[in-house]
Amino acid sequence: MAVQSKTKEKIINAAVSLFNVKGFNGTSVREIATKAKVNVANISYYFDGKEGLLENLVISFFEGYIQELEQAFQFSNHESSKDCLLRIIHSILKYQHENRNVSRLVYREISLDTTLIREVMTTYLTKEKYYLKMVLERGMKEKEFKKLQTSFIIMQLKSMLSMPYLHPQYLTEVLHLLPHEQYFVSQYEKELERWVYMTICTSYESVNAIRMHLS
Amino acid sequence: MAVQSKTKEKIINAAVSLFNVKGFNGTSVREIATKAKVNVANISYYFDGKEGLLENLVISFFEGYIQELEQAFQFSNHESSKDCLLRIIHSILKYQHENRNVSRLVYREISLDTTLIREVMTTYLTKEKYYLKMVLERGMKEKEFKKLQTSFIIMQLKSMLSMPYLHPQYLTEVLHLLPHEQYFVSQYEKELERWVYMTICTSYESVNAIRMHLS
Amino acid sequence: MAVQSKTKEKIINAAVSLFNVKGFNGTSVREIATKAKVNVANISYYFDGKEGLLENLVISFFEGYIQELEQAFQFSNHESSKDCLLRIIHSILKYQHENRNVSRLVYREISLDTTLIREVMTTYLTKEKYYLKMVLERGMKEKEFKKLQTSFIIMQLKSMLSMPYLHPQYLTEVLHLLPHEQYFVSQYEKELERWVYMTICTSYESVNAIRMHLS
Amino acid sequence: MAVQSKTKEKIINAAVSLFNVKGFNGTSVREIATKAKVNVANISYYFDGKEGLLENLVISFFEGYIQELEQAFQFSNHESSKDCLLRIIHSILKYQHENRNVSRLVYREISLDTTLIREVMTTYLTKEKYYLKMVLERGMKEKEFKKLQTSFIIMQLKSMLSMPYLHPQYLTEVLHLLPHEQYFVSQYEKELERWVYMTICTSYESVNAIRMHLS
DNA sequence: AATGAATGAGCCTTCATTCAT
DNA sequence: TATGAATGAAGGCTCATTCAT
Repeated sequence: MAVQSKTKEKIINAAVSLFNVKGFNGTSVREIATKAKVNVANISYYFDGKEGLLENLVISFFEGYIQELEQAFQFSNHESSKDCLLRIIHSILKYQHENRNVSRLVYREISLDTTLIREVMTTYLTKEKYYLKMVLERGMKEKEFKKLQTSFIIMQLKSMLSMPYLHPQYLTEVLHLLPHEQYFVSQYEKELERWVYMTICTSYESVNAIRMHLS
Repeated sequence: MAVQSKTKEKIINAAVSLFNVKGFNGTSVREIATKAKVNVANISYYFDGKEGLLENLVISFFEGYIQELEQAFQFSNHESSKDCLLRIIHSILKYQHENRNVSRLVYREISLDTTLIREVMTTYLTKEKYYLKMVLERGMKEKEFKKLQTSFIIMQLKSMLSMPYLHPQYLTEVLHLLPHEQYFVSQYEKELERWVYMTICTSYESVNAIRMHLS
Repeated sequence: MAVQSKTKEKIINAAVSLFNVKGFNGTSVREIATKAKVNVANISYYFDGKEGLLENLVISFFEGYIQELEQAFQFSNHESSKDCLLRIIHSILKYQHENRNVSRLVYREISLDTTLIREVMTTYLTKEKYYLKMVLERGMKEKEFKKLQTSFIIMQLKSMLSMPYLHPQYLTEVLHLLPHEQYFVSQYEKELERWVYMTICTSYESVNAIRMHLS
Repeated sequence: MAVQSKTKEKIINAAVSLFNVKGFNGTSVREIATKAKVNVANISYYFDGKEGLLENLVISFFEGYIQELEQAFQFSNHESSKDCLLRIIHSILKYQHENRNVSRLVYREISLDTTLIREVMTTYLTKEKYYLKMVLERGMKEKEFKKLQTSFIIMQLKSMLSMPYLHPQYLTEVLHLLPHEQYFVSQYEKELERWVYMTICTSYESVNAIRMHLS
């Protein structure tokens, strides 16, 4: 991320924006080079091929993602699990928003069945699952959270976190929302908070929470 | 769907399964033809090219989808909005499960920025939104549902409905769930019901619902 | 030419018009069939393939051409060679005009190097040359015509006869002539007559001819 | 024409010779590449496709053609129109002979109905017509030439100039002439001169000319 | 006599990559 | 570091033809 050749950076930017619109396989290296105003051969030179370029993007995205997650996860013993979970959600939303273009392409390419993806799964996403599970189980143990199947909770959480990046056009053109605006992100975070209070937190607390939330 | 040439059907099946694994752009017509044990030229002959094949898949998927949705939407005046919403969710989950392979590729390809997709948006998904909004607003008017922004509710609902088809590998390999099993679908439907009770229905009812649900 | 199936005729008409615009190799049998509103397979059925269709056109064109030529060539001993030559020219122009679409494509396809063309050369065009040579040599022998190299005369004559069919667009769009109009044909025939008088007929006669012509 | 990559040149040479024998549409890029001992992709690389290759050939042919024509057209006020016209004819014959292979294919392809051809018409051939008309009209004004319709004169001239390239096989195999030999070109030029004297120049002069010519 | 399905061969173009410079 | 030429492989598509009906 630090100091890297202007060329390398230009390629990355061009690639990300093209992959988002036309997908990885639908984009040619020549298009990328043209958009980046760079010679085609540089893509092979710097990234060892088109595949390598994608790998670079995906890996460095997840590297930062996990780092962010780990930071958010560090909680003191006195902190409630709920607060920790909310902080994690906040961090992820923030990270995704800051890297919104890469987020989008990563979430799509991850739906394919390639070697790269399988590797990502077994490293980064397993790690992510580990942290989420930790928080959830701690919360359950301390009766803060309802006794629920963590898998299903994680599934729902993940689906909501990735939604704005998987279907930005749907949000824009059908629901008339503006997923790229900071305002949207804040709103959406509140929705997720509500979801945490309502569906995860133990019922009594949740009822109170609703009152607080609505007041 | 009715009676169609063996060849046409074979092409569709091969295409769906390949598109799922390698994506539309990552799949060649020759691969499809080989897998379908059919001559390549038939793809152009029957679908007017590879693009047309995708279009055919997407459109016939949504045609059935909307039909299912419309059926589920027909509610008597005495029925509660909640029951209607639950029936809609059930129908969608059922339809998606029955067409799970097409569902998967449709949800992925829909994340690209093509003419086809934009057309689908403005016809099928706008229609879908219309129905969902109707139910939600009726429920709100009759105090059955909380006063919430329909856009955000729809967004969450859609994200959860599409999740199992967008990231099946994640479910399988990270969460160790089996999204293709009927059992999973039933379980997941309960989760969505819970989500309806908890986050949409008015709080009093929801509290009762939880009791019922947990009992 | 007599009674033949409607289908066969429709194919021929469509083919001729398409070959003229896009050339033989630039036209597909499917285009022909579509234009003729006939099933593609009929082309193979009736003409034994696309090649056979061309062959049919070329051969039947030249069959009629030679027949016309032979008729025009029959001259009584008392007739002047000049009159015979002029009648031949008239016949050819008439035949070409009546079959103007086929003429055009035949003259173009004849510029290629195929087996069909080579066969046509050695039969029809050699025959044509024979007749022209006969007339010319008779005329020379009788001092009606100047002593000239028949090859070059034939060459010039042929070039002028075929011109309107080889470059109709040039005539239309650059010279603003109307090669398809009967009026043009008459005018052009007069030009050729003038050419006969001026460049072939013995000089004294030619001078008189000019006077007559101009008066 | 100047310095250009070996590959580019090899492609052009191969293309010209193949187009001549089998026509543009009858020749495949692979054939060209094979004959040129070059990779197929280079055709698209250098000429932007097969169509572009033809365009390149046609345009650079006419570019040189017009240049030659313009040079020949520059006449001093003291020079007779006849001499100017003869010089133009000489230049064209020379240019065509020097580029005999391209000439042939250009004259044939020009008989098709494509966008390229229509463009060529309206630029180069209109220009050519302009120059020819200038000379002819000047000659007529000064009573050097007979009062004739320029269109028809141009038509005859053009037909004779292009003949050897449109039907070389006819000349070779039927008339037993050798259009590619320098000797033929000289002979043919004399024929055209004769044509100029006989059919264009005013009669008195023409009679003298014939005497000179025959002596 | 005429058709629609199906084929195998071939079309032109574009691909990602390499390599000498 | 960066380039333009050149490549072999593969891309999607269209071709003329065949065949059972």
